[in-house]
Amino acid sequence: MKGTGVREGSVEVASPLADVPVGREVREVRLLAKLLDGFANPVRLSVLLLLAREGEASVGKLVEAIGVPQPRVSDHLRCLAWCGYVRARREGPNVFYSIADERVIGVLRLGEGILADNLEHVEACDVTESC
Amino acid sequence: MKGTGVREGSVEVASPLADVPVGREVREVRLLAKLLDGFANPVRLSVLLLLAREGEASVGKLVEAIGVPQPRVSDHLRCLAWCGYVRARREGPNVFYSIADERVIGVLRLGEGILADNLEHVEACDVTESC
DNA sequence: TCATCGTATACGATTTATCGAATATGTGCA
DNA sequence: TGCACATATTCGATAAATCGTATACGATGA
Repeated sequence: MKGTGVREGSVEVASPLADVPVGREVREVRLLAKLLDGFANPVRLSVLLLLAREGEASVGKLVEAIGVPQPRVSDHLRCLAWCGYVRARREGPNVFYSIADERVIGVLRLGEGILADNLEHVEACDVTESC
Repeated sequence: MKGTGVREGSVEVASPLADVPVGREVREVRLLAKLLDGFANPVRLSVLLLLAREGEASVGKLVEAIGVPQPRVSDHLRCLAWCGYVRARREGPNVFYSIADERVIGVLRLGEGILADNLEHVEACDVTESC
């Protein structure tokens, strides 16, 4: 049972030190959610899928392939690098990115598998915007 | 794969990624991003982690364990069920949820591994809110 | 039927992510 | 040094997810 003082709502956000019993776990869950949020955006996901396929690509190449403004790709790349998903390698004026963690590819594969088996549901969910 | 024909007049909303070179794949990327968004929220993630650990739990049990209002848990459960992550089983007045796809557990494991190896970065990212 | 418990849905309000556009940094070369 | 190219950063506006509160639904038993 969790009869401790941590109740819903107000505490969670403004918690400087997470030394409360459940606190540490809550903190880790929040971090894990934030980490996995890296997969939850079309641009970031496109980058990851492309890098998983091509092995390595410059920012310009990614911009060309995905078709969104360069600053946006660059911004999302910063997140992905920050969380350890991708690594950057400078070569002259270009910066080449590649998958830094094989487990990222594992997540992509699992996700694709789940999607394939639930395509109708997810599509419906997307259309009705109920999620 | 689904059928080759992308129907004209289907629900292709105005999206930056909508009419991009990669074209047909874009839709699937958007769906995959939406699917993986299931992992990108603390409440949903808590539910998944609890179910992965306990095997099965009623809504009330989840509410008690997570410590957020019941309607919120229920709402997130709907999303998770909709995407095929969890399954519901009614037993009298209670509804018991459980993981419906083993691959969900795979994603959780991979995510935990990545987080463990990048904890400092992700924490810093979280603090500065730069992501 | 009514009351009760467990669960689900609706909806306005708030927070958060994402975006576009302008601009800064950084590298290589004339 | 100055210019051209590739990439990164900033910031206000917009769109979206999340939340809290109220309420509706469904099953059980008196």
